[in-house]
Amino acid sequence: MAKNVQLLKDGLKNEGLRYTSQRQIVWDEICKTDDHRDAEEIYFKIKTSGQKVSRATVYRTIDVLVKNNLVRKLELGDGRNRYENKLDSSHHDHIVCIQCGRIDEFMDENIEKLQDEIAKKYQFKIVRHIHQLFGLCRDC
Amino acid sequence: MAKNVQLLKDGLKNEGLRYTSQRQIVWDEICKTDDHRDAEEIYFKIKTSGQKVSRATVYRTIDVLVKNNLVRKLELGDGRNRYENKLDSSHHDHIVCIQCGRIDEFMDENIEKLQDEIAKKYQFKIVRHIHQLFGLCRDC
DNA sequence: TTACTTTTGAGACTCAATCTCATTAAAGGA
DNA sequence: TCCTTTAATGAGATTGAGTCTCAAAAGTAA
Repeated sequence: MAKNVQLLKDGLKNEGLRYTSQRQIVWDEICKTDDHRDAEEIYFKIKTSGQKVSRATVYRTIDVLVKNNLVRKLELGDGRNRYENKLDSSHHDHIVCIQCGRIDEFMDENIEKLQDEIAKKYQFKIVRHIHQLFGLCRDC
Repeated sequence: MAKNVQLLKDGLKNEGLRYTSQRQIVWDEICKTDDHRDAEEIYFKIKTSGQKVSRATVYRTIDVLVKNNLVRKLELGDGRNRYENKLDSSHHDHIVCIQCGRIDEFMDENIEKLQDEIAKKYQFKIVRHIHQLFGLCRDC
């Protein structure tokens, strides 16, 4: 847990931003699980735990964390962005069950390579990518 | 153009929906270009052309067209869905320039195959997928 | 033409996310 | 430690894409 404090402090320092208790609270909450949660869920989780961080600050802090590569933003196209901590997770993409909402992760070196080849062909410099499979999981 | 009328009529009939002038106007507008436009752009294009279709009807009609496989919905994760007609386009994914907004299309059989293999491994039935490369195009 | 049902339009509403601005609190001197 | 400066916060207003409501209009079938 001390590790998380240091990670945040370093990240903020690199950006010339201040270390505040609110930012620590948000970061801690995001580190608590490996779920893919939206900002409102994170906000309410903090709120019901009795800690006081405003909605605006939760949103702003998440943006800071995303920019500093501590948190990954997941755009599932349903109008709510999800977030996951990048504590010890390597790159992966997502499999989303449209029935039960379950989200699994996958990673395929070959797809990544093919992607790079496509970018080369189009003289395109990839900054980020989204690759999501939507459908029915084994339980649905 | 008569082809487009028939396509729409057939699509609507299959769903037990009525053929109306408003639906034709929206479908015509979407067929006019191969751009990837959002609902507001389509709505305003119709509006400024002097034709009268309400915003609600534009949104509702686009949904109908998407469900009937005449139009493809593109979720770029920026809060606005884009739409493209599927008149003569086969399956493809998108390359999006984060600088100038340009959208190119790509298709790779091998990636599709790898995707299917991943789904199999997870005992997952893919209904649709999103694969988008974000970055800088050759001109940016 | 009638009777029935779907579609439309105008504007109210929703919901995630952002913005405003007065207040509070870090951080780095002196 | 106390100041000063400047960034961060909170409460609530605002935005913007999209949806909903419901009375009026227009297809459809007989």
